[in-house]
Amino acid sequence: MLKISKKADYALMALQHIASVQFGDVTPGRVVNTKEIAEEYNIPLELLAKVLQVLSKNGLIESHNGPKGGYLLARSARQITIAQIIESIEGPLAITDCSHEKAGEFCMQLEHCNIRTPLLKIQDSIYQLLNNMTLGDMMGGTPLITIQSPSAQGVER
Amino acid sequence: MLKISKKADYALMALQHIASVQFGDVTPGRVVNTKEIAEEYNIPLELLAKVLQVLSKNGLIESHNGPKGGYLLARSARQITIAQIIESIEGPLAITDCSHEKAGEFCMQLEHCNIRTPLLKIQDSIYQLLNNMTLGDMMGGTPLITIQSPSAQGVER
DNA sequence: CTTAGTCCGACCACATTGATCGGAGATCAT
DNA sequence: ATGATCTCCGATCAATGTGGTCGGACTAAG
Repeated sequence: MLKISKKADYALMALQHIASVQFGDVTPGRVVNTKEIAEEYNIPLELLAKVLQVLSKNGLIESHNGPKGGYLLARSARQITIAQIIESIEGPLAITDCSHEKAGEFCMQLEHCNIRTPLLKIQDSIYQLLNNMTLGDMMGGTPLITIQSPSAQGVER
Repeated sequence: MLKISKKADYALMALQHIASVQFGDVTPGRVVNTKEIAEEYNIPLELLAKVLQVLSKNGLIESHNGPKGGYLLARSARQITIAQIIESIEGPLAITDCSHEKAGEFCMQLEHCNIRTPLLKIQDSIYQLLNNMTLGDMMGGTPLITIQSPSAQGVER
């Protein structure tokens, strides 16, 4: 199914929200705390907190402690790619077990077969795909319009 | 991590093996049984048997029962795509939970957020990637396809 | 008819993920 | 300075899904 985890989902939602607040027209530069995001999107508070922890530890967002504290994007929304977000939560992208290890040590089945090379090629293509789309692209370029109009985006098929 | 399951891995290995036997120079047209594949690649026999069951039920391979029986590709190696193989084992490609369901029914968090549309776009791109590569390509005959990136980018990495 | 082989269902154990709880440290308001 | 929030971070628990196994029924060759 090639599913991405719910934590990564939450991370994407949270970052998108922070970005739209920070660069929006209403209250630009405002910090956003965990509770606000959790209530807005019906995400379990503690789980979201942990996700945001990881994101800040990996340098995607900055945390400000104490009352009136919260989170801020560490850099521009166009400098944060989807790949960075997902890998920050789920670890390095690995489509198959023997992606990063030396095959032959851990993977007895792959020593005789040649599906490894094409799989790595596919993995690399997926990585490029995720690394070429940024948070800024996800927001549609313009400040938070949250409509889903199928005509707005030309989905190539 | 976006990992594909081991079953799907086994399916790819098995199909690649069957294809190389069937269209190879040594014994073209020979049927291949489960045991042969399992021993060749160190795959648990029973598990591989179940994988091949599913593949045959989904019309990717033909099963011949009884002694001297085994499996045969149902069509040419160039007519079988990686996407078909993986989806045959793991079900339809769904990068996120609300890919095929109607959002708002199952997914309370996504009703307010706009990460759904870009995620579906990414999913579609991945599907194209997997559907443009065939078993024949995996056997090293032809160079691999070139990936096409989604519309918006321009990020240095 | 016997036998070797495949087909097919149900079944179990482990790992990962999703989710929760409790406490410590830091900062702002009073 | 003190208290009250709020973030930070560790450990912990439950559930879903995956990897792997077992036993029986059916089929075709000898």
